[in-house]
Amino acid sequence: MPVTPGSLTRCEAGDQPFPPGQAKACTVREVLDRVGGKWSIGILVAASQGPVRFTELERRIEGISRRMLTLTLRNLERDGLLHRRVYPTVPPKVEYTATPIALELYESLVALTSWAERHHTAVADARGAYDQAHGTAD
Amino acid sequence: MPVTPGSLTRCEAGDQPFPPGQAKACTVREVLDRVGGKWSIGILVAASQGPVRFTELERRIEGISRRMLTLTLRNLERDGLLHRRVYPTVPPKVEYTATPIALELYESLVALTSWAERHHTAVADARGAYDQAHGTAD
DNA sequence: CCGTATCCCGAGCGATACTG
DNA sequence: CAGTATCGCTCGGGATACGG
Repeated sequence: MPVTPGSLTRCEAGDQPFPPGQAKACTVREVLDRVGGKWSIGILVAASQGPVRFTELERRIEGISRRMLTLTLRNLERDGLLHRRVYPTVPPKVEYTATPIALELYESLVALTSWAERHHTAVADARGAYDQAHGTAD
Repeated sequence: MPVTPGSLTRCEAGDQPFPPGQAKACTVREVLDRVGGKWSIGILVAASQGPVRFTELERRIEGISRRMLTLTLRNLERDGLLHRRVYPTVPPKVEYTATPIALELYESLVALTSWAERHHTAVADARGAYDQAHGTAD
C-alpha cells in the first residue's frame, strides 16, 4: 500500500496556510522548520552518541561559528530535542544530550539518508542533463 | 538495533565541510538542500497524486506566488524529481508529474510525518516550558 | 495558460570582539 | 569554558507588472 492520502488529519500547530489535501506537506514542514537549519542535524548527530560539551561540538562540527552553535543549541533545547546540563564548577562545564524524541527523530532521518544514498547519482545526472539542455555557464 | 554510526560511508556530493563522523549529517543535508524550500514538499505532494497543471498547482498550494511556483518547479525538475510535459497547444498546457525517485522520497518522508504526529505536542510543551522559564514576552 | 522581469524586504548566517 | 553583542551581507521569498 502506497502512502494513503488523508491518513494525516490536521495541521494545528503551524501558522502556515496549508489547504486541505496538503496536511502531509504541512506536517513535514513542521519538522523541517525545526531541523532545517544549516547546523541542526550535525549537532543532533553528535549529541545522539552521548553527552557532548560545548567546545567539543565546536571542534566536531567544523566550520560552525560560536554564535551559530549557541543559537542552534538554544533552538534545539527549546524544542525539547536537547537537554542542557550545567555543572556549577569553575571553569564551567555544560553537557548537551539528545532527548528520547530527538533519538526517534534521528531514526526517522535514516529513511532520508537511505534515499539520498540510493539516488544521489541520479540527482546529479539529472542536474547535469538539465544544465546541459539549458544555459549551464553563459 | 539502534542507528549504527558509520553505516553511512562517505559524503562526496556535497560542498559542505562535514568532518568524519558527520557523514550522516551531510547526507541528510543533501536532501534538505533540495526539498527544504518553503514550497517544495507541497508541490511534491500534489504531483505525487498524478499529473498536475500549473494553474491547478497555483490553486492547490494556496499562498504561493507565481514566481515561487515557477522557481520551485524548475528546481525540482532540475533535480530529477519532477517531469515537465509541454503540450504545444493553444492555449498552452503543461503537466508536472512526480518521477519514481520523487515517489520514493515521498515515502521516506512518511517517517518524518510520523515523528511529527507522535511528538508535536511534546515539542509544543517543551517550547512553552522554555519560553516560560526564560523571557517569553518582556 | 504559463510563465519572466524587477524591486524589495527580512531571516539566516558569518566574522569579530567582548565577558562571567 | 561557555557563552553574548554587534555588524553586515547574502539569499530566499513576497508583490507587482509584463510577455508569448
